Amino acid sequence: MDVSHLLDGLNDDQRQAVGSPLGAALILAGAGSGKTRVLVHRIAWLVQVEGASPNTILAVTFTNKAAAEMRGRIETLLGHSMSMWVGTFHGLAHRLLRLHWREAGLSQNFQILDSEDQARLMRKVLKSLELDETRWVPREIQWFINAQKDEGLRPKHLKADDPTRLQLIKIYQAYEDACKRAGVVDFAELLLRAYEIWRDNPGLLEHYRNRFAHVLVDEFQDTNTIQYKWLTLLSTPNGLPFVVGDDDQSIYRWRGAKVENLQQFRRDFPKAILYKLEQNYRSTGIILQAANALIAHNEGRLGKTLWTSGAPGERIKLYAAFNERDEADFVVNRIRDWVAHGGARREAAVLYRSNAQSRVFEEAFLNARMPYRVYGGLRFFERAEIKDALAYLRIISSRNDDTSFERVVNFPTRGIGAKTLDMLRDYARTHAASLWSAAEACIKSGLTQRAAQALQSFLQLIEKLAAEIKDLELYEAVDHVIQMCGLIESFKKEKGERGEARVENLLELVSAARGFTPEQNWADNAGLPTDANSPEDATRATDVVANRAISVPLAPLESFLAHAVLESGEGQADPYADCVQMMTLHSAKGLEFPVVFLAGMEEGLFPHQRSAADLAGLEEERRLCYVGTTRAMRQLYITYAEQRRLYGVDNYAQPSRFIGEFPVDVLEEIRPRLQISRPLFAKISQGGSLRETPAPGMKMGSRVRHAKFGDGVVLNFEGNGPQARIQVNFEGQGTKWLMLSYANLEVV
DNA sequence: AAGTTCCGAGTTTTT
DNA sequence: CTCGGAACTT
Repeated sequence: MDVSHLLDGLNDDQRQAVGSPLGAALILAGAGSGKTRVLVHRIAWLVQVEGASPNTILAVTFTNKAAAEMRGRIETLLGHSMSMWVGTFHGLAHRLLRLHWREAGLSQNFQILDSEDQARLMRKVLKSLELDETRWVPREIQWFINAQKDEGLRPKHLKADDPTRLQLIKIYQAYEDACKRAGVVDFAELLLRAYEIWRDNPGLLEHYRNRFAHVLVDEFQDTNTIQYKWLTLLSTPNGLPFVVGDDDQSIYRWRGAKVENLQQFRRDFPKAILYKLEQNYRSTGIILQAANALIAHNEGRLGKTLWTSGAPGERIKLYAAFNERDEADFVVNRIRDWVAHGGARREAAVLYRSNAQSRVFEEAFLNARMPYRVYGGLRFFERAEIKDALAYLRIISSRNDDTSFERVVNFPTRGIGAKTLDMLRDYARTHAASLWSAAEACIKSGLTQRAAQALQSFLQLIEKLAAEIKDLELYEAVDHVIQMCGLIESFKKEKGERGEARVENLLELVSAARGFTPEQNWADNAGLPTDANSPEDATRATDVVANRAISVPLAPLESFLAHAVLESGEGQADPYADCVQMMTLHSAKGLEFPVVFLAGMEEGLFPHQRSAADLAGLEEERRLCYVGTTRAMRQLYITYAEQRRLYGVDNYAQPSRFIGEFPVDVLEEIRPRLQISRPLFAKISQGGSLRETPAPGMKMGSRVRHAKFGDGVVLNFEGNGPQARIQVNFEGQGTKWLMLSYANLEVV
């Protein structure tokens, strides 16, 4: 077979990687170096050159978008992607758990919690433990538990060194019990359990090791501990993992990602061949020069220098705005120019560190009548009314789902108040039962007639709906439920456009159900040769495994529900409209734009105060800046505001140290403040102050003396005139905000 | 059970 | 400042 097209149009490094001999390989792929291309071509290579059967291939990504793109490109190249497992970690883990729910100790119709559901359940658990929510903050505990699961740790693995930790472990255990009772798993649990069933069932593991000879992983630097363990469990000792990543683009440490996994991989697979993709096809020479210089400030990199055969292009424009509104106006005007010169709005992107910054830009775009799109809002399946409707469907599908029960038992209101619910919760807790069965029991005794009747009507409603939709098509079932459960009437009563929009969204849910074809979800992938259907697998698989696999087919409703949680849908606005793009730096990863604005480049904001405390945090911020820089294809603007109103108060910050880490000659100041290329410029990266402050003689970093608190260092100012306040870090006393006019500070 | 006010927190985000 | 949740009224 002629396979030359598989290598056509690839550069030497890419070819080497694509045609790498069978065995472990690590591809260090810089930004814009064509990593997805390599991954996709490698898969085609495995099939067409190495003769690998497509169903021995497992390709793993982090986002649904990446998975869909990869699948699409494989299909373009091979004509099909059938029988390959291509998906996200979570999607694949889910698929395994559906196949092997018994080994996983789950109920067959287990449901998945998204983070909001998880937070609700957490609050419920804390309440049932009668813990003070101000001391045991639900969000923090949720974070703690997820972090443990990301590390592969169950409550029993944790050591209680002190009372606080002991309590945390107890809560973790209680939360697990609650999940089990309700038949639900959270996102982290999907991964952990998928790992555990392999770890604890040698036969099962053996089956999958035989089945997936070829494991390919995208964005490897983002894997957390449990994902890494899951992958290596599968790949050891005969697997041929082919992993692609970039240590310089690791920006998810805060949610458990371990860049070290790249290094660990080299230790665990010493024979792995290392390839580096350093030729960049995206940005101009100057942008790459800037990015290279910036990231060189990080320590312990694997090392990589981007280069291009293209032109150097224009210098990076640096704009010192007077304040955040001036910054936004500047961006608007520059995009106007871009459009006036024939550019499209969608080619311009405004990137910022935190979502709060988007507001001012939105106002400016609105003012200028310039269409824009903000990424990262609420997704379709996360909207309240959609979750309400899904909760009805979920409780129909699984009566024990307490989270859904609580959500809709009295919504729309049907006279079931707090007292009744308290009783149910109490009964459920003491009898280790679900709220549904508690309701059944309490109706018989223990409730007032009126409450019992109200509750009864709810139970009957659910049973009735369940019976009625039994033989309906999925979309008819969804339609029937939203019509009959009372949500629509309730939203219609809501005043204003809000209610209307909600009704529309509910109807949209029906169309989503109608458009939900088997191709979109894993249950159909199960329609591809399942383990038991495929003769070669059946002979290898243990009987246990093969028999289980037959029991896969998941009812359409259940698979739709899983789809809704795992793939929460696009945000608003249609992606084809010609809109200016606005998003956080995090969500910009993987994208590219001809014109990029990196806004809010100020100390405290970027690098963010809360991340800059330790070196690891600061380096991650720097990688984030690197990611932002490398999004730009032709033009890059960097802006900062000398004064910024944040949370209602004025703040004065220094320009970000990252500005000072770019080479002097790649920058061009539009409103000269920093006097780039003069010695003064060097001060930026050392934290020197270059602007006036409300306190004459004092500036950022000055040493000051206070009569009571002693000596300290000036950290920040806010406000003007008599309202001006100053933030000082006093030695041994910590950081304090003082009214400048009363503090009587003395410069030391 | 619905409507009010008050308080506190406010990086980053996928699944 | 601005949102969301909790605690308070009505």
